[in-house]
Amino acid sequence: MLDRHTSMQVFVALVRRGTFTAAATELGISRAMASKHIQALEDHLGVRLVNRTTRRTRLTEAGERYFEHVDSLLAELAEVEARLGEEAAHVRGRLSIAAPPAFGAAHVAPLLAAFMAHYPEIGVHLTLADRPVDLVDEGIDVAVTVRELADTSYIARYLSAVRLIVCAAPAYLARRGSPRRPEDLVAHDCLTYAESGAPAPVAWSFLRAGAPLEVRVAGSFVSNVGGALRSVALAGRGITRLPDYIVADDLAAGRLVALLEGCEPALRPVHALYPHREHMPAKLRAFLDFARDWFAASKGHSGATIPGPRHRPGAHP
Amino acid sequence: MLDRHTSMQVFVALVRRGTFTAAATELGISRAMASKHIQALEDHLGVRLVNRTTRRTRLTEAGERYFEHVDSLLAELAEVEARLGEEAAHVRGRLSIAAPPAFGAAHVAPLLAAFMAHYPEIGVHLTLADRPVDLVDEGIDVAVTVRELADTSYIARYLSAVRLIVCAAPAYLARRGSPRRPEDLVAHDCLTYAESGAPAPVAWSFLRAGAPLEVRVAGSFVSNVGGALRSVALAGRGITRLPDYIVADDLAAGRLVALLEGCEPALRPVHALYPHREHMPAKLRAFLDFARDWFAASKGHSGATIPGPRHRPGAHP
DNA sequence: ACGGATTGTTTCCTTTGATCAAACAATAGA
DNA sequence: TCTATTGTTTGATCAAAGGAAACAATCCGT
Repeated sequence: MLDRHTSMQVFVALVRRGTFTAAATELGISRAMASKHIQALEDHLGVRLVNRTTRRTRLTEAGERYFEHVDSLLAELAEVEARLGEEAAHVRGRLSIAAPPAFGAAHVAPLLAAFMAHYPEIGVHLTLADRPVDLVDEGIDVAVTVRELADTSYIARYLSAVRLIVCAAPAYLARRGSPRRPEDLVAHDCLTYAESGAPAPVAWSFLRAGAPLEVRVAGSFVSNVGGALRSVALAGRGITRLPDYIVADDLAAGRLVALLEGCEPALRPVHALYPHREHMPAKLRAFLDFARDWFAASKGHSGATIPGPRHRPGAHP
Repeated sequence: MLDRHTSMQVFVALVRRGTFTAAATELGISRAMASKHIQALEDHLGVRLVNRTTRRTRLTEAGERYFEHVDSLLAELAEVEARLGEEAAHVRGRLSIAAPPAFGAAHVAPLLAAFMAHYPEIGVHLTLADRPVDLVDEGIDVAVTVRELADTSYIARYLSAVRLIVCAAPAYLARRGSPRRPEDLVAHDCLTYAESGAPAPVAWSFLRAGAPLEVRVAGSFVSNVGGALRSVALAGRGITRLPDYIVADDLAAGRLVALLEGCEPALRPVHALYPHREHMPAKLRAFLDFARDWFAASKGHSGATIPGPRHRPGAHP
């Protein structure tokens, strides 16, 4: 079956121009196809739309009525599509974004403030949550994660990395002593980060003299919320490892003490996750680029070194 | 390229039902095609319309805007098409019809009066003209002709036949005498009917003892208008041959005298001519049937015998 | 925990039909 | 009568519409 939309276009062009030949050239098709399109339309409707001889064309009564409606409908559709494309090209609309609470408050919110200032027509909906979000299910355009990439079908874009700081409260260190080397951690009560249901043994990684070093640590408290680990650490219950943006104030105030500073600490990557690669909305592309530049510019400022992407995932595996 | 109208239907069904599978079954296509249709639509628009995983589908911002418009547009188009088909099925609207003046006034007008009484929603535009009409050019639905069929691209439908009466004024007959046999006409001044530009020698045909007989007649007056022939005949200028409906009153009043009544006179067929056979409007089909029945019912009344179609033309030759 | 069921997508293959050039038919004008 | 232009038909070609089946991801039941 011939494309009905094209057939309607041919019909409108035919009415406007008056001849099949003119309509065909206007649409860049052959006379033969113009003829067939009109026939197909008439067959579909079961109604003769235009009487024609080799020299004249004249709308039937039904054709006049049909043209009246179809012309405006076609124009309206074209306008809708044009506006849709135009809107899609503009950075505009509401960007829905998810992030972990602490990182979101410390870094994403300022980023978004600058983003909105740069794109006045952008609105933002920031969801802070300590759980993995289903982008499609919750209608979220992009999620910022601060963790090793799980096996996911989303597209990940590396943005930055945060430094993890091993630290504990002075009270704990007074009671249990301070670890000198990473290996000493196995004898300590380590407050670790893990999703519920994750395998129990957790490894903290370091660099000593340029060589990677993994230490399996354990302890009496595990949580998936950085703030909870901080609270327990502040209470002197153990040694924890948290991103610098969570414990920066505590370190400055002496409530927590950084440990093992001679060893290069592990870095945790920051990624933007978005659900698909094709037909990305302009607002999303703009945000990704803006975020990349933002984090690149704030390298020294945040204190985190950025060694480059830890993962460069391909498309859906 | 996939049919865009179908793609839009798939999109609307997808939004309504929530899953590709449901949308596909609703439209009677496979899941694979539903998926491809949405992809084609997104490619055409350059915009992601719906985010989807294997378990969830969710409209994007652009998709919501698009649905808003496309849904109503599609519904409107469907309604227009439905109404068009419905109107086409109803006998309704304006029937534009052309006929020769005398026959039109005598027979077509009463026929149309009955036709309009039978179909209250029908309006009629009757054009009486003594010239061949271009149906398409002048936007005429059907023309009634009382003549041998010319070589035409129109479709002809036999309706009836009118009897031709050879007659003259008493004054002429007193001066020149009455023909006894058809052959006698060659010696008379015959007032003949012909289109301008038609070949000069005109033949009048008769039946004598069941055998066809053609007589080449000539005279001093030729016209394409029956009323003109009648006037000249009434003035006693010659013998003419006219349809009964033109001369009936004159014969009854004695102003004209019928001649050669022993010979079966020629019949002139009455046809309805319309421009095409496909997708005939209901009003036209209704008129053709109504006219057939009308003339069939008035056989004996009009006095004309109806031997059946003289011509049963095929489609465009 | 682990199949089974169901989702959307992709692949592969067949067949349809969209397409145009060229021939054809009809008509207007020279 | 010839030429130019119209809409239509025909013939042949090739892109792509279409579905079955395999695939990948996920939920749901036991």
